[in-house]
Amino acid sequence: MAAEGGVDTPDGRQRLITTALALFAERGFDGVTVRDLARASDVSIGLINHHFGSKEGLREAVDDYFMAQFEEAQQVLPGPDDDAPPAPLDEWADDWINRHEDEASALFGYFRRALLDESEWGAKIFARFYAIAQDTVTRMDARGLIRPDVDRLWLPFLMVYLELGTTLLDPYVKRILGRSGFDRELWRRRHRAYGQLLLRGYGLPPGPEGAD
Amino acid sequence: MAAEGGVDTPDGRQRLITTALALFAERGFDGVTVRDLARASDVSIGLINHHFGSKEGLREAVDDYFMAQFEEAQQVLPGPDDDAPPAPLDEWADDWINRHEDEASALFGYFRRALLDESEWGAKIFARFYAIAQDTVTRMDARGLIRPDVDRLWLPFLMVYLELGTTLLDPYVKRILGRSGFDRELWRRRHRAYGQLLLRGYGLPPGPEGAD
DNA sequence: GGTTTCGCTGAACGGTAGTTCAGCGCCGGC
DNA sequence: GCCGGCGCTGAACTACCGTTCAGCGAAACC
Repeated sequence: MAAEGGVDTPDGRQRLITTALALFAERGFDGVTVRDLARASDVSIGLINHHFGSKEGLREAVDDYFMAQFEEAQQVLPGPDDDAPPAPLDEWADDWINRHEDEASALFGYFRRALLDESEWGAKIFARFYAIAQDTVTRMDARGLIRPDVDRLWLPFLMVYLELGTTLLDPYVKRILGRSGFDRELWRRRHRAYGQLLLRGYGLPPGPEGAD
Repeated sequence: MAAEGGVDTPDGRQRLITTALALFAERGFDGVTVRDLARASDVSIGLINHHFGSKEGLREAVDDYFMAQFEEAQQVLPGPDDDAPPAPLDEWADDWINRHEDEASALFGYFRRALLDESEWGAKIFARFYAIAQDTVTRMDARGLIRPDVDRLWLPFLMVYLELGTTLLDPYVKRILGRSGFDRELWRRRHRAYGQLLLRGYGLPPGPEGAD
């Protein structure tokens, strides 16, 4: 009785969730009508309320689906014993993108919108990212890997900003660079730039003072 | 004949623009009805279309108003001859916030939505921020202030991420810290943390190798 | 002071949104 | 083969959205 609904059965219900995720990501919740959703999912208008009670109910189902993908992605995270310095957040992201190449763009777009709408679970995800960053800072701090003069309050936030930047602003990055920051090569390169910036900044070493 | 409409006359038209800015920022364009706008501005429903032609027209007027505020803020920017290293973007922002204390929160909220909504002028503003960051990099590079191994492609984007992070994510920062990242003290502190992180990173100087 | 002007009003309107529900067709049990 | 249950349909319904426009009232002008 439990665990019904085959995983590889793209039935109306699941099709609605997947399609809704993509359309909500693209145009926002209010920008998509139930008729759009029904047409794009190749089901009747009535099926949405039949399965989810209302359009809002569908949104919740999509949220749950998104969260499930997100939770699954996080399980790839390195264990708490690993303390490689710069960017533990990026590694699983890279791996996760590999496995969700087709859906990734919709999922990122949806995430973007969730943060915009200040939904409860958007806050949850942000808090999770923050916790990871702060945990990284704490662990590195315990090993004396962070300079004492660095602001411990802001550092984790700045790490999260750098981490989420491409997710939130990729549409604009794309306009400037001509391709997405998630493209394999750019992504890896960003990963390196990000780790290096965090660790050393861009400035010259403080040794020889290059005056004027 | 030109330059009509007194600056200190909070007439219906201007009241509509100011109120709409705040409401759009809070609930989004689609989340606000013309009736909401009329009631909150204490004018009739008809006045919106009378002045702006349509609700969309009001949005454009609000965009223009926002842009005017933004342009005005940018005039405080240090001239092109100043090349103080870390964060020229933050200084005028600080000054600007001083002069717009009451409106600031609405303006930032509106900006947040514009960026996350992918509006045309959101892209314009992003491009502007990017141009400033890139210009800063170019100028500093010319003076040899940036290490050669730093990624010149990503550096300006990462700077923009750090710059816009608090704007985009402040609602969530507020949940964690209990107050807005735009609060005077936090803002200044973030400004310092931001500049320092960019310049030197958080890592120990490469001199004495702290092995293990 | 009468008349024109013009900013402004708000009831009424058409369109479209989300929701409802009577009923259709398919599948399994008797 | 018939019947009952159930997933699903989509025309119809209601509510609310943005928009319209005939007309109001207070200044401005002669």
